[in-house]
Amino acid sequence: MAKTALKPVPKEPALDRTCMRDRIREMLVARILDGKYPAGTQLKELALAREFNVSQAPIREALRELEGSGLVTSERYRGTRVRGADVDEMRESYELRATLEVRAVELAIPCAPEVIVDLEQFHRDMADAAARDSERYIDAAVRFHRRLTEASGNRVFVTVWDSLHFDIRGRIVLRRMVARGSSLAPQVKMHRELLDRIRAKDVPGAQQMMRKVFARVDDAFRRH
Amino acid sequence: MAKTALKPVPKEPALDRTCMRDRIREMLVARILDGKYPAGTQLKELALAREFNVSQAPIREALRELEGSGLVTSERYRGTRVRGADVDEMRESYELRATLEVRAVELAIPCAPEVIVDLEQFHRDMADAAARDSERYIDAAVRFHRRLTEASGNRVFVTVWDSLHFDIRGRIVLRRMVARGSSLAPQVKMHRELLDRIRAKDVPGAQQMMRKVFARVDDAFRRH
DNA sequence: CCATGCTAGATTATCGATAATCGATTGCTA
DNA sequence: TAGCAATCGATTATCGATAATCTAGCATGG
Repeated sequence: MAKTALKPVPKEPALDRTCMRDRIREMLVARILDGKYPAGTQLKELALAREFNVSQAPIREALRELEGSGLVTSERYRGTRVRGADVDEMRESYELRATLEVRAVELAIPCAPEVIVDLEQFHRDMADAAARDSERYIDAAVRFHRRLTEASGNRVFVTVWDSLHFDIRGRIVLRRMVARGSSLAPQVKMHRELLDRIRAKDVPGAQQMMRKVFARVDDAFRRH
Repeated sequence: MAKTALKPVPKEPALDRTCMRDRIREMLVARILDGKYPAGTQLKELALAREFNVSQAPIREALRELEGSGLVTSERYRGTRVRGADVDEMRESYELRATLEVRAVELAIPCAPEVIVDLEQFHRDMADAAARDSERYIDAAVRFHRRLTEASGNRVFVTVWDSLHFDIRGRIVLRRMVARGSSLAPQVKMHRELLDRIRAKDVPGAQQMMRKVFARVDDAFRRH
């Protein structure tokens, strides 16, 4: 309730190059991301306005942007709520992601060595965190896959990838897998093989391994 | 300049179930779509507000929604402009679309007969319009591909497909092809074969044909 | 007891006005 | 005349207040 929030530009009217609406939007995204606003939470405009020491207008605009990008939904005179993905939509999102990344890995294979270096680093992070810290694991995994998508050289791939908020969804999937007692070790191993085949420039092999990775994720969904 | 626009809710304050912001957004989308606002057009808030007989606020919110969905961009204190896709981004969008639809056709093949019926209808429209009315051709082609994407059963596919605004981009590509003197007849023929293979439930054949369709589109881009 | 209508409180939608910022122009100086 | 700063008009960003609408709870009548 207190002003944990962004400062209301107390003195310096210049120097801060971002407008309220942008800062508020990022604040809201962050809170949705870290679970502070779970799915279904109503985002009340005046309450947020009071908290951030701004008027209703920039709050509304931030919400409209989030609505456009699909993170929240709003209904006339009934407010704006954090959009929760049901299991079906989650599976469908991952179906799309799998399709996208199978193609991305093909485009990325003739890639520069620094991509491999990055992927190696992220894979080390994954392996390191797998047994001990599942939140750190998912961070590394998200970075791995996003980097690979970037390496495709197709910016629209990346935009779409980002717009589906796998950074958020990933956590949900992961918790589901962990809760079911699934070990992350097989995932680490599969990513190792994926990376080896990328380095060997083995396109069909890498694509097949990518499919295997996502098949395992889909298993986590199928088992309710 | 005059009020060709939506009525400002003259009397009946009830009965219209959509808010200003939604009507304004749809109005703006329509104008972008039909070329009334070409890429780069600055959308001035007060001017639009005057035209629509509303205040600045609902205009801004409509713009923020469009920004979230990527149709316009805005820069602090410099206004909002219609986003124009450069050729590179266009190619990348179609790369994504091809990837998506190659997968969609695979998912759609065990589809209900009514899907085939729809596709047949749209293909007839394409064939009918190909030689005479390229705008009608593109309408039919867009419907054909969107219907096929729907038939995949994956709603996220459709959402992403829609979000990339191929209904708009398609027109641009088409004009490019027509301007280069390309006949649409080969496209019609390829779609005919695609449809035949879908009906024959020949997944690899249909996928291959889909790739051919998009390869031809990419040609139109490659030739500047 | 149930259905219907009404009121109060909460919340969103819109307004009109003001502040902040930008781009171009003008006028001054050397 | 080139450079530069002050200024002006246009435009966006934000504000505070008001109108419209929703929900829940209560009252009323059958």
